[in-house]
Amino acid sequence: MDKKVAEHVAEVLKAVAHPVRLQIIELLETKEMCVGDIVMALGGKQAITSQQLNMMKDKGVLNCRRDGAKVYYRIEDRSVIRLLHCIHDHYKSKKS
Amino acid sequence: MDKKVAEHVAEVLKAVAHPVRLQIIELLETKEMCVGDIVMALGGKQAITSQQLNMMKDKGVLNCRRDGAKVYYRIEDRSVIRLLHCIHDHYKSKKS
DNA sequence: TCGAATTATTACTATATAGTAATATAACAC
DNA sequence: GTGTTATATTACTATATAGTAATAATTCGA
Repeated sequence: MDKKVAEHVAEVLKAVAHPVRLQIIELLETKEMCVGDIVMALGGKQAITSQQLNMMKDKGVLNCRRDGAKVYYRIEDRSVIRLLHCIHDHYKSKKS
Repeated sequence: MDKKVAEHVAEVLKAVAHPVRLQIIELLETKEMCVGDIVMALGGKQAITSQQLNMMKDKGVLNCRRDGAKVYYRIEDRSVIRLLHCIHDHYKSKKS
């Protein structure tokens, strides 16, 4: 893996390496959701959630569309899903 | 994924989400290596490399053994390998 | 247009991480 | 023990990230 690739991969990993962002990605795995519903599902604050959604969008992990007053986010880079499964499976196997 | 699991997963992801640390993991995929050889292979500085090796050891990603004056590092948590393959494969597919 | 609902942005503080340079520790050869 | 090689640690600066609170912007319905 050359330096450029390593930098790109590190960017993607950093974009998801946060407890709340991981949970957001899990929520969006099978459906798009609007900001308010994500906030309610995770019990976080609106501003923080919005910032994290925007951050992941900037890094190409998520994308969004506006529908009226609401903005719906969805996963753009599906590889993060596989990533989550990899590491989550491993964690479960360690627990059992 | 509950909060505790998300925090654990985020820890592991953060531990590897750095260009040099990713390259170190790749180097150690099939063999253990001593610090000096890792420094030479990546062209980094001794202190930084040592700090990063220690950090990954603290988080359970690597482990090490001393043999005389040299310290050999190896991968302890093999799930990071699968993780790397996941995201690296994806990157290659986007390029082609 | 006004007000309510939804989302985004800004300015700020606190904390974490990265990198540097110098020094310390450990082990070996002599 | 002395010097040399190998690795770790410390103190420091710089930068990045997380979180907070307040406010701005957007859209819709009345």
